[in-house]
Amino acid sequence: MADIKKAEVIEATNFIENEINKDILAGKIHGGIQTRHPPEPSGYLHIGHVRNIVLNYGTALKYGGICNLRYDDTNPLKEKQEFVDALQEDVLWLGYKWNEIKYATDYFQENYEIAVKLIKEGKAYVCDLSPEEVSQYRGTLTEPGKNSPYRDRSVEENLDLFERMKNGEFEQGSRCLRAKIDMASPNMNMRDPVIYRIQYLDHQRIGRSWNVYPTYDFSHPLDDCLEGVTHSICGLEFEDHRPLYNWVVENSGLENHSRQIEYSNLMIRNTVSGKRNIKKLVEEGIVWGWDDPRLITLKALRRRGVLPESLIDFVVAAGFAKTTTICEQSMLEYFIRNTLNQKAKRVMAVLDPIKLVITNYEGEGEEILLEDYPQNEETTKRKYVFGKELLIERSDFEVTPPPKYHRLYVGNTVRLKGAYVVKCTGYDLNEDGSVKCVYAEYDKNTKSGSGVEVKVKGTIHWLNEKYATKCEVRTFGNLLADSEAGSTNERAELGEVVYNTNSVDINKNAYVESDVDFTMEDRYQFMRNGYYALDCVDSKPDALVFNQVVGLKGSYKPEVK
RNA sequence: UGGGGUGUCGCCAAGCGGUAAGGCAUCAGACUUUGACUCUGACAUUCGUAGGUUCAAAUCCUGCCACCCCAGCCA
Repeated sequence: MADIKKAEVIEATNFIENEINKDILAGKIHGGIQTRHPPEPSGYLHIGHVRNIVLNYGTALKYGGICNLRYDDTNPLKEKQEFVDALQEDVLWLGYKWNEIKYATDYFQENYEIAVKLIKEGKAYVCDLSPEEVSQYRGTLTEPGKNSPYRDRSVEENLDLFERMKNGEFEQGSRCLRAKIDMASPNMNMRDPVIYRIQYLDHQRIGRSWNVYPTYDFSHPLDDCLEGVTHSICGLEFEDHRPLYNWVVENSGLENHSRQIEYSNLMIRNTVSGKRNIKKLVEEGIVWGWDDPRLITLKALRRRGVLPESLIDFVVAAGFAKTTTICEQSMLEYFIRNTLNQKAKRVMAVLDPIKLVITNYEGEGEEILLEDYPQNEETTKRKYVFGKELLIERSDFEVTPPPKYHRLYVGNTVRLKGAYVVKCTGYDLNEDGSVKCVYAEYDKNTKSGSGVEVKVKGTIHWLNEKYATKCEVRTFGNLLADSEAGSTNERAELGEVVYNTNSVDINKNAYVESDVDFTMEDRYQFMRNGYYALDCVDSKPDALVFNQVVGLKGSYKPEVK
């Protein structure tokens, strides 16, 4: 790749691009910009990871550079092939494509050779201290550490011992290789960090071929340099590791020196984030799985019906800074709605039906036209059947309407979406006092699209039972949120986080229009009920199950006194 | 307590010595075949705090305060 020209510096839209531009202007970049997406295959991707993905793939894209997907698979204890596969699916779903797939294990031979080089230069030594002793010798935040008694072994002895570690001659934990830096450093990471440990484990990719594994702190900078990475973008929690990262880079003897830049992680208020926490919920059976729609994993969001572009838009809008970013759920929801508003088919559905009788309607039923995509001028239209007896939403009628209520009550006029304007004339009650049936009269001159102008304040959706299909609709509490104090919801306590496990509402008596071609890939807006997606796991042809993606914004709010 | 990082509207977030962008949320109004969408308007005399430098500071200096991260042979 040709050297990036100073003229090719793009206008920076965040501090990371700013730093990259500085490097280009300073002539530090030879070749193009290269980043990497380095997940550890120890769990599923969640929305917090999207920021890192956008930053790594997106930045490379912007500079015409490349980004590799590199699994940080240096700890087989936590890793599984299941996660390796899921990760790739999720990245592709988001719409990003890596240049190459790499593994940290690809570089084990090189890592090993550089470790040997460091030993030869007297910059690393084999330490016989037990893990507990290493910890004790390290000192505390305020007190400096003590040198290991094995710190000054001869190069020959170190070489021999490390070779034997590699050959599997010692017990796990009995010895490790440490970088010789400074036991008195105020930065804990610089107090002779462990760079190689003995592990006799079956690695999901390389089996038992290695008995010694490099630690993240050693392999990551090396792999970056080896691969040609120019900018290694990572989380703020690695800020303290940067001096060590640089130490490894500078002592590696490698030509390419990549630079680590940190950004803050992205969180959403009142959701459970962090692989560890999500994993615990899954393992303890508190949620249905990694794709439980209440979760914020990409799998869950997708199952719920969220479109990937919404996630990208959201992450970009949230920006990339170094402050702790905790966004409100309403912000995420805005971007979900924004995409869906353009892409979701409109379908009429009644979640909690009551009967509406048009008393002066004599026809057998008549066809009306409904727009599938009203946001799009060239929308397709579908036919639906209006009739004398209809189903409407229970909440669209009130016996005693609160102030500013614009829907049905005796004497009021509303438009039935796509059909006629009707005036409510009366209602019947059940013995328990609930509404059984509502009566109305229609005005035959007011058919939608006829051009006759009628001013009504409310439009309600409806269904003709003969042309409707019963279905199941599930709505979810806001993702998986902390319960508010005083809530009666069932709670499950995990560590310090309180989870609301009672946030699923299943409604089996809902109806949707028949004759609509429902597919998994489509999203639907159920008029005033919000956006829904056909559940891609639970649905069967004879039982439509819709998951709520997100509700509509705003709604009627009774006056609070 | 040592080191590192961060503090700008309810929530994100620009700004980098020249007199506070933008988005979400909220409120008011218009429009409407979804109380959606769209549109229009309102919304920080003030940038954690106290001083200092300067004609001029959110931006520079000093001292405080708050929060986050680090003592894995995890990443």
